[in-house]
Amino acid sequence: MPDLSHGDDAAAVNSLRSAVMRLSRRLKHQRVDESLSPTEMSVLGTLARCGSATPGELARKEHVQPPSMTRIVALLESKGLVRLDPHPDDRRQKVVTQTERAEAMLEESRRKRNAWLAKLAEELSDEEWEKLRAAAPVLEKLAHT
Amino acid sequence: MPDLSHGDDAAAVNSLRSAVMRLSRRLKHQRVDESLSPTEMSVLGTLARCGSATPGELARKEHVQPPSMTRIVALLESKGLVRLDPHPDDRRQKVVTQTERAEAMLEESRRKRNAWLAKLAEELSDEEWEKLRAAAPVLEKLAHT
DNA sequence: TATTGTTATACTCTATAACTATA
DNA sequence: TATAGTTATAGAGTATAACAATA
Repeated sequence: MPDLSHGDDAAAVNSLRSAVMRLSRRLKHQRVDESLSPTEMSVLGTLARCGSATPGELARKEHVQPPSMTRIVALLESKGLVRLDPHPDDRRQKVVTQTERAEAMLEESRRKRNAWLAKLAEELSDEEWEKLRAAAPVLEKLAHT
Repeated sequence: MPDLSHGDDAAAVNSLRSAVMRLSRRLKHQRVDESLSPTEMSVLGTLARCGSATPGELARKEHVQPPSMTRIVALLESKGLVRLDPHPDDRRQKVVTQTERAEAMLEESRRKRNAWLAKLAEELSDEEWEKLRAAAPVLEKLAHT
C-alpha cells in the first residue's frame, strides 16, 4: 500500500504510468498476427485463462464497453477463433468459447512474442528480470481490479 | 535476462504483456486533464525529464510516427504548454520546450493521478507495492529501449 | 541526394445513444 | 421495469503517402 505523502512513492507512480503507456504503444506494434488487434489478443488470452464467458463478462474483464466487445467477438468469430453458443439459462446471453484453432494460434504466437520481448530484455540483468517477474502478478491484479 | 526455454519466464512474459495492455487501457480513462491525450501527457513528461527536443527526437522517444508528433506538438502549443523555437544550427528543425504552465499542470495533475492509482493500490500489500516500485525503473528501461 | 517536418487522407479502435429481445 | 446484446453513428488517435524546405 503506497504512502502518497512519501515523495518516492509519488515518483514511482509517475514512472509506472509513463512506462506502462509507452510500453503498451510498442506492444501494439508487435502483434504476432497482423490481423489481430491487441484487445482481440487479450480476449483470447482471457478465454484461455478463465474459460468460456459471455460478451458482457468479457467486456467487464477487458474494461471495454459492451458494443466494442460485440464487434471484437464478431471479428474473432469471423476468423474462426471463437464459437458462440446460446446460454443454457438465459436466452438473452451468449457463451463465447475459444476454438482449437485459437489455442494453436496462441501457442504459436507465444513463441514469436517471447522472442521479441526476449530481444528487448536481453539487455536486462538477471536482477532486473527478476524484478519484472515479481511485479507481473501485481500488475495483473491492478489491471483487473 | 530471461531464459525463454524456461516455462516460468514464458508465462511471466505473457502475464506482463497482458497486464500492461489492460492497465494502459484503464489509465487512458483516468486522464487528469480531459483535454490532454495520454501521448500528450507522455510528451510533456519526456520534456520534463529530458529537456527540450526536436519533433523528430520526440517522435522516436514516444515511438510515434513524425506526422503524429507534428499534430501532438501543434495541439500542445495551442494549449500553451510548449513553445517552438527555431533550431540554432539547422533551419529545417525546431526545438520544442515546455512552458511554465506545463510544469505547473504536471505538478497539479500528479496529485490527482496519484490519488487514483493510490485508490487502486490500496488493496495491495506492502510487499506487492514494493515489487511494483522495484519494477518501475525496469519497465521504463524496456519502454524506451 | 538525404533528411526534417508538414499536409492530406484513410484506417482502426472505442465510445455513446438508441433499439430489440428476454428476464 | 431491468438487463444482455446489437446497430448506428461519431470521435480520437495514429499511420501512410506525397510534398516542401533545408542540409
